[in-house]
Amino acid sequence: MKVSREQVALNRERIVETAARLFREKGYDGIGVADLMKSAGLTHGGFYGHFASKEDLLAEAAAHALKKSVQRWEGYLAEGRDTALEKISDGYLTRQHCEHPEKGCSVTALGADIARLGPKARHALTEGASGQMAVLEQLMPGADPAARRRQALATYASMVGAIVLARAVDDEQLSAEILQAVQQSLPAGT
Amino acid sequence: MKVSREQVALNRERIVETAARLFREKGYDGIGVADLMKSAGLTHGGFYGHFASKEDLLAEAAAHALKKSVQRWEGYLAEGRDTALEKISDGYLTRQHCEHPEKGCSVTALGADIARLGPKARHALTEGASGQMAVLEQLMPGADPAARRRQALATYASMVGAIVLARAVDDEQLSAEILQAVQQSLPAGT
DNA sequence: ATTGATATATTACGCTCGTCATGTATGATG
DNA sequence: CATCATACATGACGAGCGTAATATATCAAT
Repeated sequence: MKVSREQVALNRERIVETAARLFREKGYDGIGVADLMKSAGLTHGGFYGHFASKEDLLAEAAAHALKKSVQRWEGYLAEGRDTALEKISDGYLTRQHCEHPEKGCSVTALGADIARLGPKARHALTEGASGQMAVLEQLMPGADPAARRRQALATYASMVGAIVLARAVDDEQLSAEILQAVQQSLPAGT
Repeated sequence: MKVSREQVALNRERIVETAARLFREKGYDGIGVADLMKSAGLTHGGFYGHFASKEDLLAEAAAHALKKSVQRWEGYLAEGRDTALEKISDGYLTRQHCEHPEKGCSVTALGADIARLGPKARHALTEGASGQMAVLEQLMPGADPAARRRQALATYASMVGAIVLARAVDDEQLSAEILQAVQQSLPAGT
């Protein structure tokens, strides 16, 4: 059967959103094309009408998820430079974020997978991470732009590492300790 | 055919070491039991004589790799408290480490995979990461033990995140910039 | 030397994977 | 209303997966 033009666009969007959720939850190899399409309410046959490969879909899904995340951070920035970093880290360095990778940062959930994949997926991640780091850069204290950039990159790395660690670790107390330690290590406001 | 007792132990060890290398290089789902055994010079049939499951092997392989890493760090510590952190970060925050995950830190290569796996694998990672953090704790400046521990956890998180990011990112210049920024953010000696 | 134990090789199982060829029903177009 | 284009459903493909049963060959113990 065929569907209307707007239905096609809607379906495509739903596939991307479903993929963004399931890839982050189960990993790139943890979910197959067929299950993915079923979760989006379709059968697996139509997949290759929308995407050239599973890897292409991952690239698009990661780009989609990261763009939304960057937009949220930019929203915090617009609401006030002095409270933005706190809002960002309060959302990021959280048990909630650890326990729900499917709604969380794609870098922490898919970074290692994407590092092994092709240029498309890696480029999508790079764009997203750069966007997040650009926001952080504007929130770092100090006057020297180079120092602020360095501090933004280091801050971002510590946040990413904190989630990777806090998720993998067996001991919930240690997990919480890591989140808290990184939270406290963040640079104070301008 | 059967092999001698010591040959059995040797074979088992070689399987673990091969697994530690290949899992880090290709990810948990990126390498199969059959290929893994072939790389160790055996056929896949004998696998379940040594290990109860693929996941069990991952736990053992991660434990093995992390133990070696902790021992190296402890060696640096024994060589002198004032130079140890520099040696650790010089080994960790490096292009070499980024480009050779198969010889690198298991947390960065397998953290996200292990977070989705069972208790055995997660416990192995926890033990290893705790060992590394314990070494760092002794290298942090300041007198307050709680503050030093917090700083050690934050430092470790930033190192882990730096490698995950630097590996995934598309742009080699950005990758180097991340490594350098985290390097410079590390606490100075006692 | 004979026996028993067992680590590995061989083989096969049921399943899932990514991908693709084909059929078909329906929207878009005139 | 008739025609065409096409998005999706169906089904199949070869390959690889983790796991397990069986066979065999050799070490270890007697």
